[in-house]
Amino acid sequence: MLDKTFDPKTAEPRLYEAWERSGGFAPVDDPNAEPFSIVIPPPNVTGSLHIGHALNNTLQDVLIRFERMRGKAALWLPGTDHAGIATQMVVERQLAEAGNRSRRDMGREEFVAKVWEWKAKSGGTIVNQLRRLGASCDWSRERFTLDEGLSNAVRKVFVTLYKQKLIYRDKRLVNWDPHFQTAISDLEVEQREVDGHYWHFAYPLEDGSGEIIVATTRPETMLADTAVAVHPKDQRYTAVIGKAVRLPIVNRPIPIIADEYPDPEKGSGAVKITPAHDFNDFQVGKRHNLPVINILDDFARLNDNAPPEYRGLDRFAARKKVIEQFEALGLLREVEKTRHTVPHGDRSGVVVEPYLTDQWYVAADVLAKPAIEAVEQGKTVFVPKNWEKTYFEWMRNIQPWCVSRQLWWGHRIPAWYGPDGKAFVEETEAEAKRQAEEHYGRPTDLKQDEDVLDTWFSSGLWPFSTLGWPEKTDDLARFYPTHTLITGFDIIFFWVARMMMQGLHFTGEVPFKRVFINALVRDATGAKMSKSKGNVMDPLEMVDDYGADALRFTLTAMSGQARDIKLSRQRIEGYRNFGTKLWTAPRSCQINGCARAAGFDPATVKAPLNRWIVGETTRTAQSVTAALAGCGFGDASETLYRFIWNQFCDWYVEFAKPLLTGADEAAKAETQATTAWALDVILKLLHPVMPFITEELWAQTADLGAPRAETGFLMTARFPELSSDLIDPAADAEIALLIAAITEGRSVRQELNVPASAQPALLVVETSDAQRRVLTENAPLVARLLRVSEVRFVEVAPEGSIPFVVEGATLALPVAEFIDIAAERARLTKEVASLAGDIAKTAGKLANPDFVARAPEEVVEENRERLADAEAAKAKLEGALARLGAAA
RNA sequence: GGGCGGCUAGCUCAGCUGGUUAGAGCACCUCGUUUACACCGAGGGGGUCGGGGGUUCGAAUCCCUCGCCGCCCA
Repeated sequence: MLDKTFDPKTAEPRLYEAWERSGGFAPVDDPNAEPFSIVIPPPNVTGSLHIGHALNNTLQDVLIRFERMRGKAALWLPGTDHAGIATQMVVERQLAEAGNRSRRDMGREEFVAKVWEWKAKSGGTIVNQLRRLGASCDWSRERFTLDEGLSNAVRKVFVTLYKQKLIYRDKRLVNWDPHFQTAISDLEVEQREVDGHYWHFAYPLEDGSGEIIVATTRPETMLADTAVAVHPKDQRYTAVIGKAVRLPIVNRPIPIIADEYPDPEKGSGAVKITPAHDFNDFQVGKRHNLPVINILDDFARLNDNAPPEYRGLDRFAARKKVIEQFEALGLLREVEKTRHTVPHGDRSGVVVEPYLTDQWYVAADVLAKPAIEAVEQGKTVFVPKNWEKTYFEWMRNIQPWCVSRQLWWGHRIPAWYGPDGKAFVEETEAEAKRQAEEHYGRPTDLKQDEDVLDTWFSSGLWPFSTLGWPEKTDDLARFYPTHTLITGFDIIFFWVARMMMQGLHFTGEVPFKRVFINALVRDATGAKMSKSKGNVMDPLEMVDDYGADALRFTLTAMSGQARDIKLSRQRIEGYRNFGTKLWTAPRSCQINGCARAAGFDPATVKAPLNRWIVGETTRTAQSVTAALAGCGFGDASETLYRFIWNQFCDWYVEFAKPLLTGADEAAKAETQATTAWALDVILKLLHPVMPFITEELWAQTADLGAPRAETGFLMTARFPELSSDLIDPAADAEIALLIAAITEGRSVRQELNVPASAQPALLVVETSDAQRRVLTENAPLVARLLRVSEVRFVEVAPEGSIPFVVEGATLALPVAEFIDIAAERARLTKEVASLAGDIAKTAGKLANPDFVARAPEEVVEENRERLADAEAAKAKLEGALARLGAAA
């Protein structure tokens, strides 16, 4: 006999280990099996599993388990991302805490060695946490973005793009993070709205004829101004265009230029132009050939281009000093409060500077074109589809992608420079040297580029680099393009778009046929989970408390498309209870001798009850299959929940008891076999979502009756495929009548406070012949579930019996001695009122000639039937009400 | 400023290719230890589907508009 409850704590690790050891996570070898592949969104190697990972990976696992059970060669390829900035940050912090020398003191080689050391020790954390969730990844194929194969792919891609002139070096303004002293891409910049000020400064005209007012939120940049711009049509300034102002503090004359950029409606209409420290001003400067004066260093301190008293000052200290000086000079005209957006580094959190440096860029606009077309043509589809709009929007306005980072942890850029600065971009240093020798005519020392690549550069290759590209491997041929990518919308730009661009460019094929965008997990109040808010829910704690299956079911059930998921413990607890419900059902079946019968065929069962459950099981299997095939995770889990709890447990198992304990041996045997069959189907259907508990039940019921055709793990058993021929509408109708009669009867009993221990007869007053037959044949079942002594057919309901109407049949309970007339009157009055409301509504519809004329015939007919039924029922209950009045 | 999503029972959500009496879980109230399950069973109360307008025989569902709330991009 099964234990009373399932114990996830002991069973989950045991089952996972057994699965992993069996090799069942790897795709089957069968060359005829259709390949189905998913690559994991590689979590940062520094990461630990948060609830978002739990959701994302649960859905991937549900899908991969489903397709594996459908007989496909299912590959879920796992791995981690080296996460340049994040990892460097973590290790630097740890070194500092341990009192080590700083990264700079240590030097590049030693520091990078330390990071690898850290990775070897702590880098496996998240991967092991995925195991606790039940993730059936093929760990034998696990990859890391910095491992050798992937690094080869990165170099190959970089060199190829360079030679195709799609990667180039350029000097322009980048987003500079002064905390990490590196460039970052546009996407890594977070625009934050903050309170600030507009400082209105007066710049005196060079000829002494007056002044011009400019306003800025960043006073310190005035030290690098090289012009003042006004709109050419702004009549206030027509006269001064071409003149100069003398820049205060710096004491340098700068021109007043005419440009479309200033908005005459805003402020004074005149704008200071600082090409080196503002993206818009940089463009203006280009148009007018203005000098570009950079006054900052890598740490955003003022450099030697600033007046001597400013040199070495932090940018914010310099701001303060500039304002003070303007005030002292009498040139500060106004200080206006404002709210404006300020760019911050998403990792460092510090204000990012537009900063003029040499960086490597990818011509993303060229790569984007085929990536846009592929989605337009449906080669890759987004689910839900509306995310395509987001994708298109960004891709159609894509900017050059800055891919170099001034970090040490990452793929070092394969560019080597000669003494004259000429770059040799090759896959190996040896090849670069060879090229250099050819170029210079003699062996020449080269110096490799110090920078590394943006982490997303290598992640963008993930779907094919992990499969062995650029080698022509079997895996690549078999599993690329991958089938489905499951990820969050927050990385559509960072990752999905880049994979599309690089995948198409280097393999000629889309990297995945379908992208499922999963929701964002929030706390129970809808706030984004964050450490600082202290509202993070640790998935591992949930696994500890409720088991992985409960968490998985919760996440699956709540993964409605494009929605936030507000997660609460209560919900997880509810699904833990569902697991227990499932666990205990086979105990009931065992008690009653249910066991698999050799050669059982669900098509041949005779008893309506069994025909009904076979049909319902079939419907469920079909609907779950369709849902999962289309990433309808929520639908699939809801269907399973309802079927298992509300049909199988609530009705079938209860209905089966009289048959299982009755005298009809044939019916008994059939029911025992059907129950066992249905249970096995249920375990299979539920397995992708709740793998642990179903696998354990599968094992524990293995020797119940005839051996299963399938040996081994449930994980690799075949997902049910059941034909609609198994659905029998006649059986459905019979069971529906029984359910309705019992439900109504119970309702009557409880509303009238008939004691649970009382066992009156159920009187059948008026029925069709078919209904009469069903009620006769199932009398023991009705008696048991409605707690009545017998089912008796009578001509008229006796005085004081309580009538109720079910599907046109009139039934009654002779419980006069228990009831309170007032309660019964109230019940009948309520019923009659409800029917009257329905009648009024339906009759109204039918009285409308337009409705009868225009609505489809079946809808009209349905309404006619409803009206007739309701009127009949109402008449019967009104009769009862009248008799009650007479009796009282 | 542009775009997307949401607003349905006290809470969290489903329903939204228009057509039974708008559903579920949790919470709440009542009853119940009947041979799987109290992590349970049975019954019940609770919603003018954000406001307004329109299309239609018929709107939670389609269209317009307004109002909040959230997110993304500039």
